This record gives sequence, structure tokens and C-alpha cells, in this order.
Amino acid sequence: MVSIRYYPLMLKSPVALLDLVDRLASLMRAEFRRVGAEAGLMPVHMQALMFLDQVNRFSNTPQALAEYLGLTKGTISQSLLLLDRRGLIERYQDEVDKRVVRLRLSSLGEAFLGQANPTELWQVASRDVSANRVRYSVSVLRAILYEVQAQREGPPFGVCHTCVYCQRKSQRIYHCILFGERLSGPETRKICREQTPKSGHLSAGE
Amino acid sequence: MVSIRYYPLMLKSPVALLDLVDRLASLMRAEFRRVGAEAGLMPVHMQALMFLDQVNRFSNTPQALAEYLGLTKGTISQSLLLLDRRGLIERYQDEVDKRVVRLRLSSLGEAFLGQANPTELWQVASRDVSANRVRYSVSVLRAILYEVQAQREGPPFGVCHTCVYCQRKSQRIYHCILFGERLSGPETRKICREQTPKSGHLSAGE
DNA sequence: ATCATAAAGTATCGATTCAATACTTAAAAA
DNA sequence: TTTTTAAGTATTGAATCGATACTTTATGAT
Repeated sequence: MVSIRYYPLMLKSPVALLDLVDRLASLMRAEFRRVGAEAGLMPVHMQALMFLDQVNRFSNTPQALAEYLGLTKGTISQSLLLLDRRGLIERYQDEVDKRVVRLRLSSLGEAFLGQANPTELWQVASRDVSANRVRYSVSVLRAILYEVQAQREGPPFGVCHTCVYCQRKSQRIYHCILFGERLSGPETRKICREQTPKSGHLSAGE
Repeated sequence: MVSIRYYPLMLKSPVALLDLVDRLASLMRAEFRRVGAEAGLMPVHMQALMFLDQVNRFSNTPQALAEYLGLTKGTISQSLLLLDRRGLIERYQDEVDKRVVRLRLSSLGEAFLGQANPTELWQVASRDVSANRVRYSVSVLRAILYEVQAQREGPPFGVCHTCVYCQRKSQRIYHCILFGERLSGPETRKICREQTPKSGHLSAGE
């Protein structure tokens, strides 16, 4: 009996999209390898540095990085050890929960990232794609990402200001009902692990 | 204690798109690892099997696979050896150029792919995304992929029937000018290493 | 309060990928 | 023919990565 395994490579097929995502990631991984090779760093190290460069002070933990990359905390711990030995990151204990280790780029790490510029190839390659098309694709991929994480019972990681718990108090002040914390405007545009989307903010589109 | 983890969000930026591509690929890689683990296969083995399932008869070589995944031929050779030992693929010499090894899935390999179904998670996750939105995103990512390949001077690896060398002779007969061979309809829906996109299939949009 | 359980992180070990290098064979070019 | 290039394999060594066990701290139950 012949089973249907894959849809043929038709442009409408989600599998075609998966192929592209996979292939682009493979090539960028090779690029990260190339860029990091001079400094003796592996692709996963470059990804960790880029993660720490972009994440805010509430998400800079080994566990969050492990979830982000789909690796185990033990594996990540090793990569972070190497980055620490090279002086590219700094680790410090969380004040409230003393089990938690917080991470940040060192000045050396920031300098290295700025000089190595691992996303340059991607930025050059997407130079001629309009902001609209980028935004549209981002919304599609994020919808899929949301579902992938839901399937695997991972944290939802949705946008804060589309969450039912996010309430606007005044012009510049937001408040999260769930955690009872005040949020700045920029913070509400980041992704929250506990996000619960309002209706009309998923999959249907922009 | 409940913790909040924020992740950055830059809707219009190409780097945001790269983040999503990278992250989705990381999670799918973890999924491939999970699916292949029962059979003792690594993510790269799953990717190789999926590649062989989708590639046309001009591109089913170790070299093509290496370029597709951004790895060296020596690395790929090892992965293929394992798949051969497991009886999941078959290797045979090319008739014309005897240096070339051709690859195909064995019936066991096909059965395994059908049963393991590594893309199931992705298909479920993208179930509610419309065909139009998928197609739009595919066109955006393909444009970026084409530029990445151009920058790195690698072959583009596109779908046959969007290629300038693919010409329709009659209702069911196609012809590849580059290879000078006749193509069946299904064949034109596979991935080809030498694909050169027609104008209107890149960057400008659909 | 006390004990049990869970969570964050680290250490260690083994398996496997992956790059680098050298080598073989065959094709192409001189 | 001779030389050079290309496809593929074998070997070796480094380093990722998962699994497991362990430490420390936080949380929950009795």
C-alpha cells in the first residue's frame, strides 16, 4: 500500500515552506560556522551570543536559551561555559531566586558580535524584499511557531500587547494582570512566555 | 515562582524573519531528533531521507545533498554510509559519469519515512494557515534563498517547473533544455540542483 | 515546621556529528 | 599523453549533544 507521505512540492504546500525554512537555516548555520571559525566558536555559540544580544533582562537565563534553541539545559550549560571562559559573556546570580543564573554579553562579547556581524549575509540577501512582505511572512511564521509550541506543550511565547492580561493604564503605562507588574511601552512589544492571545490575533492574519 | 520571559520583536526587520526561520528550524530539528531516535537516526539522517524523497533524478548525488545542507561531502559521505548500512537507501553508479554515485530511497526507506512522518508536526501546526498565505511566504523565502545562494555561489535548488530551462511541449510532456531530456509532469514538481528561476518567480512578488 | 517534591543549573560520560586531510578513481583539458 | 579538476571515500581528531546523576534552592503538603 502506498501511503501519502509528503505533498508534492507545490507552492501552496506547507511542506514547501518547511523545506525553505530548513534549508535557509542550514545555510545560515554554515554561515555562522564560517563567521565564528576565526574565533574558534561553533554555530551554537554564535546563536547564543545573538540571543543574549537581543533578549531583555527577564529572559537571559540558560533555561530560556535552551527552550529557544530546542536543546537541553545540560547541553546549553557546556556552550555557556566556553563562552564564559573566553570572556564573551558574564554570569551572575538572580537576586530573588538564587537557583537562577542570569547572563549578559560582556563588552568583549558585544565588540565581537559587532565585528563578526553574523547576520550580514541575511541582511544583504533580503535587501530587496519590501518591509511589507517581510512583515507578512513574519506573521505567517509566527502563527506556525505558536502552533508548533502548543503541540509540544512548550511555552506559547506570544506578543505581550496582544494578550488578554495586558491592560493599558495610561498613555505610557501598561499593566499585566497575571503577574501584577508594571510594563513599559517597549516591553509590551516583546514576546512573553505566558501570553494568552486575545481573539483575532492568531492565524487569521494581520 | 512564576517567571516571565520576554523575547524581542521587530515586525518589519529582516532579522526578525531570520529569528523565526532559525527558531522554527531549531524546533523542527529537535522534532527530527525525536522522530528518528526510535530508529537510531540523527536529525541529519532524517533530512537526507527527506531530501532523497523530494529530489529529481539530476540531483540525487552526495554532492548535491552536501550543498543542499551546507555540509562538506566528507561529512555527508558518513551519514550516507550509515543509511546504506541500515538499508534505508540504495547507491548505484551513474552510467555516463562513473565517478558519480546516485542515491535513492529503498522500499524500506520509503516505508520508514511514511511511518515516521517527520513533517507531521509542521503540517498540523500550519493547518489553519491559508494556501495563499503559505504561497506568499514561500515566494518571500525563496527570493531570500536565491540571494543567499548567489552570495555564496552555490546552486539555487528550486522547483523544476519554475525554471527557465523547463519547457512545456504538450499537455503532458515537458522538456529540459539544459539537460536535453524529456520530463514527466510529476518530475517537474521536484527539486533540481540547476534550477534557474524565470522572472516573475522571484523577489518582485506574485 | 518538617518533609517531600520540583526546578535551575552543573558535572561527567559516551555516542555521534562534522571538518580537515589525504587518497582513489574518473573525466576533462592541455 | 600529461595535467588538472571533480566526485567520492577513508581516517582522524575535536567538539556538540543527550542522558544521567548530583547540588542547591524554592515550593507544597502534611
